[in-house]
Amino acid sequence: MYKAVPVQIDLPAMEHQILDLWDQESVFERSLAQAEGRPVWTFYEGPPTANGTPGAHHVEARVFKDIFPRYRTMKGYFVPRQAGWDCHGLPVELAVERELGFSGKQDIENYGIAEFNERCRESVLRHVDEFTHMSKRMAFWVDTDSAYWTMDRDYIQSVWWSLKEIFDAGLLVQDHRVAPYCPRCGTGLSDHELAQGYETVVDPSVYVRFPINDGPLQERYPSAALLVWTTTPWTLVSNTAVAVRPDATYVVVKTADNEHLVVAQELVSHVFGDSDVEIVEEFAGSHLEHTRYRRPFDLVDIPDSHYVILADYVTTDDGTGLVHQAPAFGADDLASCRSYGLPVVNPINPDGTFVDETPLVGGMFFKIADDVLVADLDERGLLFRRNPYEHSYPHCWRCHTPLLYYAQPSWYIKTTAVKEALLAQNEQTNWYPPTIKWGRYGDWLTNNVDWALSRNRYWGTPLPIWRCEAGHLTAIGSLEELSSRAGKDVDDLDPHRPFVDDVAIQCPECENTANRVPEVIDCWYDSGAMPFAALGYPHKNAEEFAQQYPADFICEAIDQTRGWFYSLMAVGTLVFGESSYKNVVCLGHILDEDGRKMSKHLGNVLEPIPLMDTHGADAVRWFMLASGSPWQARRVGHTAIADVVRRTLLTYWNTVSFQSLYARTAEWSPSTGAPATEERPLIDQWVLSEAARVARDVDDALENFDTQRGGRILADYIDDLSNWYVRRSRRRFWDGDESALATLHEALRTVTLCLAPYTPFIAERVWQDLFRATDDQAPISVHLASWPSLENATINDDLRDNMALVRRVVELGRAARAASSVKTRQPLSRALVSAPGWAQLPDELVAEVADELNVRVVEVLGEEAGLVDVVVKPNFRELGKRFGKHTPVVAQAITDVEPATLANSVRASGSFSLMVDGKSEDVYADDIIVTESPREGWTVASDAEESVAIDLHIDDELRRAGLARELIRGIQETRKSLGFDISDRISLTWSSQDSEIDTTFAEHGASIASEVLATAVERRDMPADYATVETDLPVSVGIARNS
RNA sequence: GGGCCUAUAGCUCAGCCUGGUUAGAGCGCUUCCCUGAUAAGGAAGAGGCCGAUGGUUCAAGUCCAUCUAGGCCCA
Repeated sequence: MYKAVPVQIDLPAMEHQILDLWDQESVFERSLAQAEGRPVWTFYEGPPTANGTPGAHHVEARVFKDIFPRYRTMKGYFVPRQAGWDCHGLPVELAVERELGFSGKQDIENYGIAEFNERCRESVLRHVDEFTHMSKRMAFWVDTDSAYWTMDRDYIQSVWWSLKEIFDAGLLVQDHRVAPYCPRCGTGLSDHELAQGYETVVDPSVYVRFPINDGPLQERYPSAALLVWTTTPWTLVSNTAVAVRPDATYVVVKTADNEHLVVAQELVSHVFGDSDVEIVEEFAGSHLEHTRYRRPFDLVDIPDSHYVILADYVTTDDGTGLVHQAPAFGADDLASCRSYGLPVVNPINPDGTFVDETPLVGGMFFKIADDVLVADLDERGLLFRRNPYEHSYPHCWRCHTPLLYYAQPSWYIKTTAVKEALLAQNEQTNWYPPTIKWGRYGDWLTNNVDWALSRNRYWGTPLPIWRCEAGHLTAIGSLEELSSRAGKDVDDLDPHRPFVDDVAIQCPECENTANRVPEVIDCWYDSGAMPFAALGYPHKNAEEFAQQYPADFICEAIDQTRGWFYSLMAVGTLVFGESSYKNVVCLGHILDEDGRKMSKHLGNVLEPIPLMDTHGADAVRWFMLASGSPWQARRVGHTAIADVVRRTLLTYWNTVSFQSLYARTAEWSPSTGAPATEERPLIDQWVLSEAARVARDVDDALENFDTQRGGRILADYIDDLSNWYVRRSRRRFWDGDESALATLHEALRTVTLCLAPYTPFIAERVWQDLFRATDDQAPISVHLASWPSLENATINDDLRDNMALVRRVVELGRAARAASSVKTRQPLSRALVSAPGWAQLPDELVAEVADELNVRVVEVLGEEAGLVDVVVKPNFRELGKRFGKHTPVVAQAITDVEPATLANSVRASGSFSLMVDGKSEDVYADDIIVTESPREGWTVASDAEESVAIDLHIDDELRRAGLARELIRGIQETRKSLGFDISDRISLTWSSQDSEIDTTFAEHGASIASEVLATAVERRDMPADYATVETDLPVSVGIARNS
């Protein structure tokens, strides 16, 4: 027997019970153990940075990371699911700095690196618990016991090994370059970090006069100046040169004030607008080369410079076409100034302030200096114009300090050397959605630049390179190797700073002492190394690694295109020559109800745990998986999630509760037995055929990572099941019909299995109450069961089409009834139907229509009835194919013909001849849409091709049948409000002066009694202990529960 | 400055690939119906210049171009 399933359910409370059940029975562990030895389907968990509390976006990614492993497990794969934690990096350091109230690197050095790193380690451990708790609550099944930690000794050794491989291949090099640099954090940023931190800011944009010092231009126009545009006035202090485009045309402009200024010709109107200017001379940019000018500031010493140079990268799209050059602060500037042998002078300290000796701005933070410098230019008459300029400028992705581009020594991985390989790997990767592959991600790869790997920081994987006094470099791939080179056992060393810094080795080339370089590495490299480092490969687990590389599936949100998606593919390609994943699901972001980003700042963050404890984790999961497109940015809010619960989860639950109620009442269980499927009513065959279709189609959808399509299929079927199958079959359930009970049992089994990966809690509850309770052989959890088999199922398309027709006709019939003033409860004699295919419909299905519409018979609406109006419409789709531009004329001709004549002729002979513009044209059945509808005395509803008419004439016999229905309904209502059990028997009394009521009881008394489970029906005054049944009829009815 | 995405009912979104004359659903609102599982269900109503302009076509929400607005990504 089933367990009793309550009608109402508290979803969050139920979920907590299920969590306990999974714990007690170790269901997750069993699901892994049971699958061992099966084909492996690999999933990599992208490690969350454990430096803060998890948010709704973490739930989103984790729902998708959970459903596919569950689904694949049901399909017979072994899916190892190792959790992981991203431990290193600036985010963690910054959090600790905040806790300690630090304001920069000097504070850390004073505090002590060992102590500081210890605090970082503690911080990571603290936050991991919150993630574990959330994962558990949402049923994200991942193995946290064997989790990898990027700060573990074994993990770091694997990373070292891979860096050594890259070093040995000559792809890990040190170089001096201009790179984005955060002055607060004191470190350079990689390009993918840079990508995360653009913010829109308003900077001063200034047009500055650089007076010309010598040359022919100065001779012709003594006051002439170059007009230079920049949005970074602070770099003007370091001005070294001015670059022009050699092949662009430049002009000397004479202004209304008699001033002579040099700008690019294309930008004259941009710069001077409508003001009255005169072009007095024009020439190619190359003519300006070596023109000397007076620099805007004389604050730092920059020898042998300050003249015009040529550079192809200069554009005439914006500004003045003359670009100020400060080689320490721009990659392009550095390259072009180097080619002229110009010096690189940098008056900015690593903390972002001007060096103290600088007049005017010494000690000032570079951004703050803008205002002072611009004011000074203005005072000295060099400022031509100043505009606020809104643009996006890179900021540190964590501390929001504006970055500066800064020349500094840095370690790089030459990813540009493997660019072709990366593109080839991307070619073989399946992206969901596919647009990312050649769009966002493909573009990124195509514009690949070398990976700036080193960080001048503390809490990270130390770069495993040792350098001797002679400059020889040695890469170390493990602590064991370090021990042998150091000549002492350091196997148990904490490989972090500062301990590893203290280990010196003997240079293998010159036998001098070599010390480790000071840098740590980008933590994105840590995460990109996880496919092998998580297993400690190659120092151990070689077999597991071979089995689990590359991954079949990874999933993160779209912001990871330049983050983990890239670091994984890049590290895999560099180290193994092969990307580490085959399929990647790339999710859109989660927004709040008003479409804004969620941020603490706006106070619109949805906390995952309270969200799940309000609506249930299943509801949140279903929303993420099936509501809206996962690829698109989506709005999440309480109303949207509550809607999901009501529409889908509760409908499913109610159907389950219904099945349990009547099966228990009938003492039915699956072993009771039932007729073979093909001997059951057609509606049973239909619902089982559709269940098989659902299992097949959801399988296909999930195979293709399309949770939305699968979800829609399941939601539609749950609606069909509840609002058509159960609705139509209720009476059979009351009677304990074995076919009906067995059919719904089987249909629910399929739905429950298909729902299991989506909504693991409610599916488990149902599995326990219905399926486990009635089958000793059933797996102890739905998550140990297999995907529904289609082996013995038939998918019947004709039956589907027929049922669809039945439901469309019922819909029209309901509309027709509603349009009349006759209540649905009143039986009517007949309905007439005109619909293509209706005549071939099995009687059994016609009977469904009759019953649903409460009419005695349903017949074909034929012409012989003599009541038919015919409307004929042209079918443009068909006509258009044949008549092209003549379509409207033919269509008009069709409309002009008397409709009945046309329809009859086409029905009888298959065609009709039409005169169009004096030409005869044949019209066939496909060319027209015929709608038939009856005339007076009927209530009618029609759509394009189908119509239903209902005879409104009510005779005495029908009226009394209606009265009986009215009585039954009233009595049932009373039973319900008195709280009787559905199987309670009652006694009934009635009394009336009305002769029609007499006749009604005479004719229908027995059926009334059986409908309401009355064992006695007596005509007498109502006893005092009976309850009154409220009706609008001239009768007094009382009922009482039998004792 | 470049690339991508989005624009359809008060709100959230289908439909567009593959053009066809009554543009759908859910939520919300009004009226009615049904109820022996339902916190449900059904019918009707109000509510749409399908972002704008131009083009292709017999025919455009759908195809093409341009523009506008919003979002994301990059420089």
